[in-house]
Amino acid sequence: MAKRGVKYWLMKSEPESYSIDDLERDGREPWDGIRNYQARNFMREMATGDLFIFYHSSAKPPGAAGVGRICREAYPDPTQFDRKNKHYDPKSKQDDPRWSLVDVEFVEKFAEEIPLRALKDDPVLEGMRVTQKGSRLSVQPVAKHHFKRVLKMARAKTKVR
DNA sequence: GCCAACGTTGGC
DNA sequence: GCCAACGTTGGC
Repeated sequence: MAKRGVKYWLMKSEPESYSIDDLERDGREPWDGIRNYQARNFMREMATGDLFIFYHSSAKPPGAAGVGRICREAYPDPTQFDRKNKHYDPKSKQDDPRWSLVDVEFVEKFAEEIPLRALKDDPVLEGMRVTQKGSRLSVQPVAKHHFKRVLKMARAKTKVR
């Protein structure tokens, strides 16, 4: 099978429920609870080795907090069958699971978070989904040049001595 | 806390 | 298939 190149993504999480620090501590984590078809479909396109921007949503301020990597490709999200779970979906069937997830691993935490405001103000990032008004999608593809640009902005904030 | 921008659900 | 009602996301 032909190997495709690395693809780039952005995944949102509210730091109060799961932050880049949590991922750094855990090392690896199933990205469960996604209940949006578009977001799910993007997760199903992900391959091991793909990189993503870990984005802190509903934070003060919201912004890009670090980088993670996909370490296991899409499989059924167990929380959809767990009655006790917040994300339980009574309509999902064991033999035809509706929701998927991927496992992710920690890559880096930015020295300083890049606020959404700064992402919006950067002309290179024009067209990046997360900078667009009303963009609610919690899993989204990122163009390579946008991904590299965000990393460069993060590096610029790192004091080199 | 407000509210815009969606996505989903269900009646018809 | 339409669309109103409702729920959620997420910036501000």
